[in-house]
Amino acid sequence: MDPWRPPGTLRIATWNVNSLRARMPRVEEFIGYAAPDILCMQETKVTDAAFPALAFRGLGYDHAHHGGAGRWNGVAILSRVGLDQITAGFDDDPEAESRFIAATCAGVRVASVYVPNGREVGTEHYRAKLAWLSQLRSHLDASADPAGDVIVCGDFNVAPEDRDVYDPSKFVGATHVSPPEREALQHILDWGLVDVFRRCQPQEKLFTWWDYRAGDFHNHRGMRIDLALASTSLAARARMALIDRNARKGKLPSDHAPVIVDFDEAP
DNA sequence: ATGGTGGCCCGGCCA
Repeated sequence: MDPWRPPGTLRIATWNVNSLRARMPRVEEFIGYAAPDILCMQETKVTDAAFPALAFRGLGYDHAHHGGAGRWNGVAILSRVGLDQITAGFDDDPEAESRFIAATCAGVRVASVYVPNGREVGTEHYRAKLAWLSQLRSHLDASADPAGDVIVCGDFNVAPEDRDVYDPSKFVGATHVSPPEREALQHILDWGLVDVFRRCQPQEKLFTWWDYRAGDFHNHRGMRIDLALASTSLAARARMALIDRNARKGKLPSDHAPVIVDFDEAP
């Protein structure tokens, strides 16, 4: 028995894979050693037709995928503990650039989200990012119950606090850390969600994303922008959370590392 | 230092 994974564990992971086509060997490798029950992925960059459903089925996973045009974005949920009631996109904006998908797995309402990159503070893209975060909160209000087991996983493109960036002085006036972005994230948390990684790991400078350029990974210049936000009932059952930094190393890595959270199954 | 790398897919765009 894996001592890190006793019976009664529900393991949920989230990973911005930055192209499923380019990353499939690393994703299969990750599933092999991490064995998540549920894996949320972002930036699949494939159409629904090109989604490698058979390969995942062979590994024991059902899937829900929102791929849109395929070239950009794309979000997915893999599950080996059931997958029902799939909703793709927001009701008032079903396309929304293929950035939201939700399904119910093992009694947990699971969402995989890819928040738009704001590029620079004050730009049209920045305003679209804030608007999207507001839409996410409205969608939760309309579609889910914070008293139930809910988890919203994905690439939020927001570092919640200064301890989530390698050097706060380098981020003054920058996107990912601006007060309006952090307030928009807080408004989502206020719906009734807890940053589960932070519930388990208080240390500073634990990152999930590092720029490919300038040796940022090896120089520890990163940010924690990939989050797992769980409702209070689910967060109370969190046993362990980690960032799989090894997945950022080696051959053809994504620029993001997976986040893994283990929960005690519902009683 | 406005660079650097890597994904899309072949000329820039996006991160």
